[in-house]
Amino acid sequence: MLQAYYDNNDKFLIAADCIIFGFHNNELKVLLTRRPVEPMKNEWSLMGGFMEEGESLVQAAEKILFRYTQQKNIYMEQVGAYGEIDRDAGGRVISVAFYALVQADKFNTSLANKFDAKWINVKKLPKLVFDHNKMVDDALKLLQYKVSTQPVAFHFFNDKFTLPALQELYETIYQMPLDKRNFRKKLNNMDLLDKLEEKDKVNSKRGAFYYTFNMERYKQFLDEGKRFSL
Amino acid sequence: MLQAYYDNNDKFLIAADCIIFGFHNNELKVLLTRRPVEPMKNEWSLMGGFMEEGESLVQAAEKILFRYTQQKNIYMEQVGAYGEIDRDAGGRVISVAFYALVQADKFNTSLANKFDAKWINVKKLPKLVFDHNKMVDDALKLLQYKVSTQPVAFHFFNDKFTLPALQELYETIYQMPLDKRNFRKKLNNMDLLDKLEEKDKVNSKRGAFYYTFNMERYKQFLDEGKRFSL
DNA sequence: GCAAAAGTGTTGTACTTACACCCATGG
DNA sequence: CCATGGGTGTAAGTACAACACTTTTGC
Repeated sequence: MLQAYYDNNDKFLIAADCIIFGFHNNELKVLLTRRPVEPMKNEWSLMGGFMEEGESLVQAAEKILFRYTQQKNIYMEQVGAYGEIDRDAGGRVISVAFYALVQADKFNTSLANKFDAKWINVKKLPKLVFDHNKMVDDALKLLQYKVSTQPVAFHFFNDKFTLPALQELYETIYQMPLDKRNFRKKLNNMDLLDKLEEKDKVNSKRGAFYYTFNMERYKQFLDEGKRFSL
Repeated sequence: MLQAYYDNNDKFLIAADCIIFGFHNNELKVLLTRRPVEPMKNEWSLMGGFMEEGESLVQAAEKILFRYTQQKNIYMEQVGAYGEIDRDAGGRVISVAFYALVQADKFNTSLANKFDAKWINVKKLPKLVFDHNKMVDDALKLLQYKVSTQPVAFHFFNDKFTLPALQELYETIYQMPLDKRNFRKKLNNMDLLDKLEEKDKVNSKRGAFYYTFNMERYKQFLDEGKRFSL
């Protein structure tokens, strides 16, 4: 009778779809692929895959992320579940979307070729299959809120970063220009960054100092009741 | 081959769980029930139910809401999907949580008796089954953000409301006291409420004026690029 | 020596906070 | 007439927005 209660109900395919964000050449990009199966074969699509018996939702998403990036411990957050009846032309599928922040420079191109994957500027997205455009929109809104209130944007960088690069990143996420002095003032007031001796001389002759995010200082900062804000 | 791609994958039970918020006696409450089936029978639980073939996620949630409240057109928002492997002791179930804002005074008690349902103060929740406590926490955080940036709190009222009641509502949602004059100043500046002639004389001898939310004015307000904030 | 990006402070404005007294009425 | 909750304004402090010039260095 116990089993009956559970088993007399309908079951569904569940997919995890990943909005993989990367920051490259001063642009916020999403990793897209050409859908490998019918229907909509060869149309632009997010990275996705079905969830299996033995895994949690989070594990299913991590599986997809690893398949397409070969990276582990990627920062990831759930966007939500998408369950309209006809959302997937191939059958009844409930998708749970996750966004992930990856270091686009760590990304290797042979992998990209294998999966027919491309980094595409968020502002210039093509029409994607099913409701994937809505997923990206929702993910971007969530990301905007998140980076403004928590220090997660640093996951886009390989530990160190320059202030001009950080500002460019925030500008592309917010899709608006920011005032250089005001931006730096806020960072200065929070006092969460460590300035390195080293400079990045790629983007300018003068060179910009590298910084790192100080996690211990951030924990104290939270304990003191302060709030991250950018 | 097309069908094979879809059908060779695992399928799952999907449940919709509803965090039904209501405002009653100046307290923010959640409608809870005694779980009617094993396992965990008779433990406190959110209102939930399985999703069926012919319905969308939203429709599944609306079905649950209607079953327990007999109301339609309830304001509802998705909180997220919960997919840990052992989250439900009765079997593998993926739950999608929704919160809903209902007018607790419209609620009839015979219905409550039928389903063994009770309104319980959010600050005094008992231990709920599975991960339902986490769902309520997540829903409450979302609700706090939502009512601070969008005029959704008005759904708790049956169209008209007094300013003292509105303030009490915000105080219980935020779980902090607010300054009466500052609260009213913000409302005044946004100019989105219409003052009625009528007074509520139940809560005081002098009586407090009723107000209604003016939706047309709010649309203009948005068109002018303004943002709701409380 | 000049082009190109990095770095640096001040001032006015808008918003947020803190705060205390009178009013209306039912009992 | 008094107890109870409803209603009102101002001043100080804080956060935000706007703004322009000097520095460094590779070419």
